[in-house]
Amino acid sequence: MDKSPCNSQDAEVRKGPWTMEEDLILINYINNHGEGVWNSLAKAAGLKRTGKSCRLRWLNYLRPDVKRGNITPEEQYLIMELHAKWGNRWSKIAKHLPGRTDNEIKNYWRTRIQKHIKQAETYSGQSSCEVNEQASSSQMSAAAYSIENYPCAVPSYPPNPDSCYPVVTPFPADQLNENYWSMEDLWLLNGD
DNA sequence: AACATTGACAACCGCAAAATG
DNA sequence: CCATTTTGCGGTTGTCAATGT
Repeated sequence: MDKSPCNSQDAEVRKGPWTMEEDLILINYINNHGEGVWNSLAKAAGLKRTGKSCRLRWLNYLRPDVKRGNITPEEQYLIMELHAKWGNRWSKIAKHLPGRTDNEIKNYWRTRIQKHIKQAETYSGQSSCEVNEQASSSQMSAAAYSIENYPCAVPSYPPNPDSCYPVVTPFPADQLNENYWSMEDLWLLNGD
């Protein structure tokens, strides 16, 4: 990530990681005016970002109700269950996990669950689990894609530490490593 | 200690649906 | 209706940090 995000001659539209200033501007603006048409919001707020970018930033990161880190075993189970039902309907799944965003769930699924399912598949002789990768492309029937097809992947619930399912180690609570600042910081700076 | 690989996540892109004029 | 704009979604990429060799 280029730390000097695209200063290509004030190229109207900025890309890349958001700066703290931009975050503050966005938060402030939305606090004062509420969400609106994102394109005009971006302009009105004086951000050199596309409306799309602002929307994404707000929804996935800045909203006060966004929960971060620590997907709980309950949430994990829910994700798997809903994914088994609906496939890659991330936004739909996200609606059932308050505070979680579709992006977060999608990332979580891809980087953790899917990987572990693959591994489990490999070890277990790849018979019934084969389904997943392609299945996730959403056209798969819910039945064929039901949770039973994750025999080795689905934790008994409540999740059992001994289960073969790789209970995903929650990242450390302080993992706001992100070259980012904590939301608390932002909201504090923002006044209210 | 240096380099390579992997994991995790934020952000971008393209497309389609919905809304608006 | 039709054209244009906006929104929302899912897939993918780029980057940094952590871990392994």
